[in-house]
Amino acid sequence: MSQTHARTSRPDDLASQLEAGFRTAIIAALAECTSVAAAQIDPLIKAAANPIFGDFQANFAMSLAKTLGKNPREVAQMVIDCAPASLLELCDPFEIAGPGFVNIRLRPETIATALAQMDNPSLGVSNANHTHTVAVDLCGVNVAKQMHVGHLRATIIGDTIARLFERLGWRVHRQNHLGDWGLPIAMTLAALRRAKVDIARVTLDDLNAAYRNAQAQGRDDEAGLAAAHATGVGAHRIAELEAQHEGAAAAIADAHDTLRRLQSGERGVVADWQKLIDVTMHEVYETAQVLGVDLKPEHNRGESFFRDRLAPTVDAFVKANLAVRDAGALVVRFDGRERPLLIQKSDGTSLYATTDLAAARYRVQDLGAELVVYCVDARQRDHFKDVFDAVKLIGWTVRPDHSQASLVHVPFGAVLGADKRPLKTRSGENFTLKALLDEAIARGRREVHARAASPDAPTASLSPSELDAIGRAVGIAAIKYADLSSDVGRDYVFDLDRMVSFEGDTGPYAQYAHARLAGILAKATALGATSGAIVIATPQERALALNLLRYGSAIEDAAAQLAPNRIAAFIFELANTFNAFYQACPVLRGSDEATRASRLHLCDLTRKVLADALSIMAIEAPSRM
RNA sequence: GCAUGCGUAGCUCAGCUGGAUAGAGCAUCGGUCUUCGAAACCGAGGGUCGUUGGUUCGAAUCCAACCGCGUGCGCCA
Repeated sequence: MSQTHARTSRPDDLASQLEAGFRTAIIAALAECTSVAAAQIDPLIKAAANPIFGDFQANFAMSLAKTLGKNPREVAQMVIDCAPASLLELCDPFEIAGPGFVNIRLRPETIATALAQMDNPSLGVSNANHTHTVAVDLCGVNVAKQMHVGHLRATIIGDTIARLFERLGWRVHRQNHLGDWGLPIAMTLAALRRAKVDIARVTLDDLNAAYRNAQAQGRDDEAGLAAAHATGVGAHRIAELEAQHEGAAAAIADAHDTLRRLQSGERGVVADWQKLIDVTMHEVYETAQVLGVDLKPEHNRGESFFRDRLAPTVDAFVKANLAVRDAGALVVRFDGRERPLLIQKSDGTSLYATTDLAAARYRVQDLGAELVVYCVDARQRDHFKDVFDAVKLIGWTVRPDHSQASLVHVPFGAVLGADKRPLKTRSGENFTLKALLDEAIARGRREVHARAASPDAPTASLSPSELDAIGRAVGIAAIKYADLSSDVGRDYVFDLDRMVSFEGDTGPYAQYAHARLAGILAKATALGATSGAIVIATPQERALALNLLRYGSAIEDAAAQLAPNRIAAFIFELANTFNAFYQACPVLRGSDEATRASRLHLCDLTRKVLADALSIMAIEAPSRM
């Protein structure tokens, strides 16, 4: 993922101030040189590679020296000599190091001032983006199918990206692209009706079984039949395959009939179909709630929602001469690519690509999204590449205000078992999401109860039900953090033992730091201690402060790159620097009044930022655990 | 076969879009609890960044080729 999808700027940000200052200095230093392009004046301000080099570094000198034909260290000195007062007053004297790096160390007062500025509800994250609109395709469950681990990813990655943009003030449309229409549903429905199942009291497990049976019945083993004839196997086997063949044909015919009746709006069939959706979604909403994911009926924009837009979609491509007949089907072809996009089958019905085209148009032209994010399995890379290209060809990326929208697939990898194969149960079935979450919650609870059993534990006084609630939060945090903390595009090995060890770079580690902070703040309130002006005195305070100041840009980067792991990385760094601070800097004890007030203020701000960052991933931040 | 993604420490992964001595977590080893929560902190060992070329003042990062693994490839979604 290397593209930038959304960019916001914050002129009040410290790094931006440094950048502006150096930009001015570079322009002044180059006043007599006319041969330098405007692009060359980017000061290239970065966080310092190592704290021993300071807080920030400017890397402009090396490349600039190249075009000027001068020594990089000389160029750096020239620029420093032209630094405006507004820049100089922020920093200690600059150092030129190595080949020409400019090391920047902020004055403690600069840090304190910047912290005071971010200590408001925004916490340094710009949220003035109300004119921007994004649509996020997430979850994407199939009706009559149990949710499995793949849906975990589509759901929580999508929710996190949605929350990220909400945090930045964007208008966000969550789009749950349900598989709730078409032949697969009709097959399940037909199978249930054939079996005379009472659809009024059916459970999701029943539906799941019916779905799988229907799929199995419909599987036409023509190839196997041909092979049996060719290789001369026993008549019994051939008869078996022929029966299967006929059974499949009958089941498919029944499904087609059911689909036709559903499409024509036959009352009983539609009611049964609606019931299947209700049963499925009931559990989806329940799971979403367990995960803290904001997913409700109003977010449903499934295949059935687009059913009346399919024919117009196909027509539009035909009229635009973008779709051609090929072996009876309609396909869209692309330059420089062999693979076409199929938008209509030879029997005249449409398929999933058709729905995706209609949905893309809806999101851009009806919802007005300038960015449409698809949180879908990486195996659908080619599919979305084709769909997006088709949408561009026909011009449906043009928004109501005539600007161009961009469509982006955020492909996520598979969840693997210890054997590096897609995660399965011992009996070889897909892990249901529910089973996974139940296990994580059980482990979280066990751990929280075990620690509360110690009489001097801060949680010792809590009731079993309170501990249960915390244990649940811890277990869910472990799963979500593990999923969201590495590059979502990669496969990862699901190892509950590792995630729920609660040590190191985990969700519970962040929660623990938060609980420690909450503990200090509660104790301070009880003691009547108040927070006051921040004074940066120790290396640990400086490190913590600098991390807090990076919050805004961390969140904006995460959004620009559509990379939830950037949020997790920020959270881990913050928790980490806080724990080091906690170890080295007594807050309530052994410090004078002013130091205590300053450190309390630092703790308060850290707790707020940590809780805010966790809330973007919808991970709970308990005050005790 | 074509396309596409990925190869970084024993294991699991970062690496902020080309910058200084490649960083974490787990595991291993050694230190920290009569003082704010030890789910923590401090320290040590551990790497030809798949291989070979190329571009560049400078490459894990960009380009090419090769090796290995994964995934996808017209009437399923």
